Amino acid sequence: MNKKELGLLIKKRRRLLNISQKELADISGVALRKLVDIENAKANPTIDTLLKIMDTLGLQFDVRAKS
Amino acid sequence: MNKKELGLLIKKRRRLLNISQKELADISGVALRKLVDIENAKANPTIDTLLKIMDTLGLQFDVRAKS
DNA sequence: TAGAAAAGTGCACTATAATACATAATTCGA
DNA sequence: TCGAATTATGTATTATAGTGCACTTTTCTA
Repeated sequence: MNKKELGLLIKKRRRLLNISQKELADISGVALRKLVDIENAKANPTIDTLLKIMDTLGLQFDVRAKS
Repeated sequence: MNKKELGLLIKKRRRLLNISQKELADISGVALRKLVDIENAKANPTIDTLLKIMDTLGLQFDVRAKS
């Protein structure tokens, strides 16, 4: 999972839930400007920012040994 | 998976591989000061910084729907 | 197909992540 | 137990993440 995949996954999930970038930004507490950049893999977000977005989308991440 | 769990997991994995914080910092390209704070959940690292550390430790993360 | 909603960009400003270095505290083997 | 390696902390500086606002571009749908 890299930044590009992560951005696409967030976008896909958001669309699945049928909410706009503006709505997700407002609900999660992340600036719209930043959310757009994250979805398009043009940002290097902190884990806090990512967790805000992922929590709102009902997503979680976990870590494991590379296969 | 939150920041605290992530820090502990990184520390555990590092010790499993039998390398010091200094070694991991040098190899991964992340400052020792930052690595220490991440392991102790006292930092809010960017995804790039996390990926450097995790790559070096042979770890990857993935995202999925919360259960 | 015109207009509105949504998505994306540029820019300036503020907050803070990342770094380096010095030093203190802790751990642990000989 | 003591000395060295390891881990942790304080602080100043630099780089950049996060934000807000104005604006443009793209995407729908009535």
